[in-house]
Amino acid sequence: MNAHPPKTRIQRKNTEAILNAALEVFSRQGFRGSTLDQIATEAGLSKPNLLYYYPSKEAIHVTLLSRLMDTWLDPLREMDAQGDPVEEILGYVRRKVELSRDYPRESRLFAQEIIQGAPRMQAALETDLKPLVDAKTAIIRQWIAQGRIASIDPYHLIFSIWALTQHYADFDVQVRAVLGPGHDPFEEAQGFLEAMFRKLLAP
Amino acid sequence: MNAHPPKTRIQRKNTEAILNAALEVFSRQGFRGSTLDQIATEAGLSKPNLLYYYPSKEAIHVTLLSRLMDTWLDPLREMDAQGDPVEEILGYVRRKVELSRDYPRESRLFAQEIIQGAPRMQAALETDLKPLVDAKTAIIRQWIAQGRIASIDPYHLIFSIWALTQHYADFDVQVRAVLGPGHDPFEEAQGFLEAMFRKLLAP
DNA sequence: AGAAGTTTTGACCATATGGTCAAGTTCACG
DNA sequence: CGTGAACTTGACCATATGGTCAAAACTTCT
Repeated sequence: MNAHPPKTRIQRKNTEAILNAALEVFSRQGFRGSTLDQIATEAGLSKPNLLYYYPSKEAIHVTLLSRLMDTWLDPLREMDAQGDPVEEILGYVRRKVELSRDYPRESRLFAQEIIQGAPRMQAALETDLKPLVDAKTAIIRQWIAQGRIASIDPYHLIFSIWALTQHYADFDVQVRAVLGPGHDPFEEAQGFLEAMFRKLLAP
Repeated sequence: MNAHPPKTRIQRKNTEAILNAALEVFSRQGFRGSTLDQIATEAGLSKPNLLYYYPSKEAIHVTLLSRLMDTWLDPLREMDAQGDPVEEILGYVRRKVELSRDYPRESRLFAQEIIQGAPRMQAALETDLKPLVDAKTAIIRQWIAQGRIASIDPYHLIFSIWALTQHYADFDVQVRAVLGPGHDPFEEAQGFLEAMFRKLLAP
């Protein structure tokens, strides 16, 4: 869809600044809640300058979302049919927790897009996400058939990993409000989820 | 906070229509993404008429959110220290899945508010949510001490229930895109989550 | 019926916002 | 260092949007 990798040094620097600023603003206020002025200010540019690099607000959003999809799927791609089943799945959980911890803005951007019906990602869900998940569920089903992990619906297993890991990024304020001060939610989540899935997957 | 229960028949009918319309629109497009005209049209009223009942767009949003909080907490309130631990927790899970299935708009409204940092709910999180969760985690801790369920962090147990159940409402389009046609996500979630938590909680 | 409320609305306003443009400034490079 | 290309911006525009208001229409009650 989007081609043209930036040519000049300035282009590279500014498109980078714009995307980073837009991620910051969009993830906090949603697409419609964000203004070009906010993004421009955050990026240290003027609004017309911003529009010199991206033709429209929507173009920035689309660029962010399409970059995001890959980052988001990579941890699942790494799940290897040849590895130890429990460790492979736990590794996926761990990588997803790290993603939530290190890229909460991306997680929230993605969440808001999906919650609002994925108006700009429907296609990617069908063409990128579904085939990958189908491939990985096949592997999980195999592991189950071999008796190497407990019998469990592979689709809902993956949903549960998504739900549990992304929750800590997306609902961060709620988690912190409930836990009170003196907690590191992501640290605790890592241990909790490892124990949880280990128990769940034990044959 | 909000007083004045509607007096006349017309008032009752119209405030009801407005709140329902606003829920529909806000949950689909977010607060900033929704316009008073959209809400008015959805409610079958003119915009000035809408503003005759609520002083501002924000007032409608706040009213929705504060009503929502109670509905959202009720299933947790029902968790009874006297009941059978596993059945009490599973009952909570079941009620939350039903809530997601029957009130997905409410779930999405809530999710968007939290993701955006809970600008209008911070207070409620501290004053309503946290005390209730603290009370219920104490009960769970007791059950664990009595050896009636497996040892598990009660806070994260509750987070996991929230994450897993609300995921099916909030990420509905993603879940359906991955599963493909011919699935009833909520039906399947009910069975999956019951099995999951039963296994997890077994002492 | 008719007075006294209650409800509804067309017309209007101020501001915010996405986007344009022509002119100016800076940069890369021969 | 000069020139063409790349970059930047102040001023501006059209539209969308939250909100106001005074007058009209409708209800209710006696």
